[in-house]
Amino acid sequence: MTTTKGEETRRNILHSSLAMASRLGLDGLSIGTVAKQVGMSKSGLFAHFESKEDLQLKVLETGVDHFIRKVVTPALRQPRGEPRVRALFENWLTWSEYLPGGCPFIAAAAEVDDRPGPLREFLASSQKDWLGVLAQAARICMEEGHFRSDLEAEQFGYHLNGILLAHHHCERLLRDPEAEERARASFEELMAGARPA
Amino acid sequence: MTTTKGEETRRNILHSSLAMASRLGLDGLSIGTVAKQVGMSKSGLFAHFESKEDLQLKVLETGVDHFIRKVVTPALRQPRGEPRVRALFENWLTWSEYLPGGCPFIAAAAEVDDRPGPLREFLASSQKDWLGVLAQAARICMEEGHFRSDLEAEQFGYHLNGILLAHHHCERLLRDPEAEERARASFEELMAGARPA
DNA sequence: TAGAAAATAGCACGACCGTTCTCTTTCTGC
DNA sequence: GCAGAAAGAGAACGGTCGTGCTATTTTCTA
Repeated sequence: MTTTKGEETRRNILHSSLAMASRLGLDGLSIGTVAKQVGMSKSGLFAHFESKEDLQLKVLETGVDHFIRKVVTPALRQPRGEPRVRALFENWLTWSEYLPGGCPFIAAAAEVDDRPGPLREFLASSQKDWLGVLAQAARICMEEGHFRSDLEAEQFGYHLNGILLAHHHCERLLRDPEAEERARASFEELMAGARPA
Repeated sequence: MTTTKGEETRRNILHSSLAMASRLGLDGLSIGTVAKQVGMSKSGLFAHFESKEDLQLKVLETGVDHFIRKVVTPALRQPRGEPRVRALFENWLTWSEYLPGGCPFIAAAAEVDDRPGPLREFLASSQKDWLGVLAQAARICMEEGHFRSDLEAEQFGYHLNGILLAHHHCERLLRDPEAEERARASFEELMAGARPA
């Protein structure tokens, strides 16, 4: 056995915390409620982290891990160009289905975007990474001739991210059953505008 | 004097609370901190509201008031069709500049979207209203011949809202100085795709 | 299997939370 | 200017918060 007991409970804690954070946000995480959720004492749980902020940061890191495993990595296995962009889009649509509150990053972004600190820094930097992945995928589309050569890849990524945000908004706040359909329509519109004339 | 003293302090409270909520979210509002902000006692402030949730709801209502006054009403004074759509877009971009944390609805949406209750209901319903305003403006564009006649107005509104969400994300979390430029580029793209062939 | 080390529990702390009560101040209509 | 109402202050409540401390139990290692 290579994993020690501590590491295992630690993973348990982070897994439960991520699910809770997706519903209640990072601030909604309280040591007490998380402890109850995983069935241990406050102090026992707290011993795994330096502070509450440390827990929140580790939760975000866990989320990024999941995101990469569920969205980015599978997409990289798709053929270069349009198929890969479509995979990124489709994977994003479903990646957080196992979390009761949808994408935890969107919830966290609203909480930390006005509070300087490590949480904000980490979240902003990983969001930039994500936008970079989208832009890079667009650039590959241009190389492959799937997109017109004068497309602005960064702008494409920005716009695509907006469609994803709108989807989340529409699905989780409005509970619109056509949310996915709408997102796909916007996506196809964006793709159509990106292709060669 | 038609306004009584109570109404005035009440307005003060809501104004301060809205500003605080834009930064810290609705949950970030605590009776104590709000009271300190407006310079009165917790109990004195609390007497104006039935409960904390009541305060939060009134804050949202105040926000909607401001939004309508700053975004919707001025846009309705613009000529029907494309100018009005542009005005809605441009007004949105700047409407929350006076609030230290940007658009309070986006912050609130992330907090309440998984918590059934009056806050969620109110926010969702006013968001639907907003999407309705956008769709209606698109419909008028079709009537005026500014947009193609087979455009899906609801879809246009949804897509435009996504561009606004992306802008907020880009400006407030990423602090990207080109946020506005990017939003405008996406907007023009959307407009171009909506016009007659 | 004994002893060291790691993991967890129990308890207490000061602080702040939303809320309620009573009391005092301030305003307002006659 | 007085009476009555409105507005606000002050203190206290049970709770929960994050975080230490110390003990105890569990796990790993020699």
